[in-house]
Amino acid sequence: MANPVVTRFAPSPTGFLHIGGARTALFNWLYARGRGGQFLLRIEDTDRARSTPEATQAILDGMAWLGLDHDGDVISQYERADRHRDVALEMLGQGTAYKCFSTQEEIQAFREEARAKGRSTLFQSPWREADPATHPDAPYVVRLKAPCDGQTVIRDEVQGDVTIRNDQLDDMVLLRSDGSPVYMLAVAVDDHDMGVTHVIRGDDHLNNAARQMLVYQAMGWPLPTYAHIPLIHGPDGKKLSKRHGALGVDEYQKMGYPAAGMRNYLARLGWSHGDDEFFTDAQAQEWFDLGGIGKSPARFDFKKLDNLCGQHIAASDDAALLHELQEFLKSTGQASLSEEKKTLMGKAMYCLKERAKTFPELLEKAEFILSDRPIEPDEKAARNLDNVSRSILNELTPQLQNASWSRDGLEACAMQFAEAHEMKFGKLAGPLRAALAGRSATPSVFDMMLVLGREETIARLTDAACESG
RNA sequence: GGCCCGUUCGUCUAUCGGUUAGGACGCCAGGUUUUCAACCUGGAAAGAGGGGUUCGAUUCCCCUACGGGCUACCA
Repeated sequence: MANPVVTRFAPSPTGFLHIGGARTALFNWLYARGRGGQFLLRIEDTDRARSTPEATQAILDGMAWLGLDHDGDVISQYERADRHRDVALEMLGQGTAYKCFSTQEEIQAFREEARAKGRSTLFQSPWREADPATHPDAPYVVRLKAPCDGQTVIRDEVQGDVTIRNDQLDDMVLLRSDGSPVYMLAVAVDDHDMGVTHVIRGDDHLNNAARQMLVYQAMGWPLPTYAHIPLIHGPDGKKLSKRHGALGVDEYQKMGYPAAGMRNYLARLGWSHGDDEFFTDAQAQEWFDLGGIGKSPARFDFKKLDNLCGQHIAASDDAALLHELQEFLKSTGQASLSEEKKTLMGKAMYCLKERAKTFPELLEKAEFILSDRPIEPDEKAARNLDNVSRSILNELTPQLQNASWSRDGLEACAMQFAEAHEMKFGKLAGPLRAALAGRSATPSVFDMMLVLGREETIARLTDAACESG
């Protein structure tokens, strides 16, 4: 029996959860969930100056919206500083790390000289092999004693074997002069302590993996499997940044995209399972694997997101959709639905969801439910309520009133009327739509009548017919 | 500068030496239609460039170009 899979998402709380981070979280979640493994969440808050509780909350909220549930408690990297320090001290004791007393100025000078002479700018500390007896009583950092020759091979599940010559790796700082551990140390220690078996993260960490592996090696820990995924780029192909549309996931929620569609789109962005485009969470979990991840960065495309979301809304269970719609209303600060409207929405969902890509679109189609009498037609609808139309409604309404209140009954009634007056049904639909919804983009007039019920329908039609221009 | 990674239709991608290079989104044309949407039919659309290896390269290797990343007492 293979070891159980443990993945993690480890964002730093320095801003909102952006779309790239969300996808990284999704990949980790899919991988773990598809294998009965664990998906852990660790907040990398060791940079005290840039980390904020608000950002942490934004990350938690974003993941909650996307439905990416994690196992166990949220781990704060900062709170584990003592453990990180202990590891650094242990490395110091075993000689795989050393105290470096070089000052920032000395390091700066070293780099400038190296650059001027065209040498490697990687700092080489004079304290690396110094006798502890000669150590001054001065502030120091603890550096990892990196190998000078040979090479480190990162066996990456996405990128393949990536070989880095060890002379490209400097003696990275493990502990700052104030004794605080540095990220590179903390990641390695935390991943090991948390039992992480698969490190799936952005490929901006690919080179760093070699450094982190050095910590594993020094401590004699087994290496996790690495999978460095390409970053998402903006529509212009440049790296995603705020001005290139790197919105927080909360923005997508506010735009009204359903979470399921978001998951599907994000999963499909940079990962594929043959020609499958539309899939459920269960399928994604079953199919997701590291080998299906592409090597090149993908661009974010709203058009495809729209399409997929439309499909997901159409495929959603009515009750679940209604619930998510209410969450959407809440997220955008809009008034919640009354019980009465909620009931009607539930009744109408079958015809609303077939034609909406986002919740705002769904709401637009539902305007006939959300509006109360008297229905105020908008400009386009008003054009369908001229005198001729009104006289048509005037004559049609009584007939509808007596019609059997079913789709077939209503349709038969309308068709007969149209036939009797030698007009196309389209001629009737416009005025009916205007009277019922006050809008030009609505569900089928018969669906609206069915949802509204006989009494309300007749009332609205009568309102429109009687209104004198 | 040094090191590392990447490059198939506009976009997301399939292909794992031999295909008319497939699918999806979008786009265009036509059809259907009760508005919007949906739907149906058809269409345009791709292997960055140059060298190799091979009977044969999108696929393997090298170079170039372009894009990205790392190179901190940031994460």
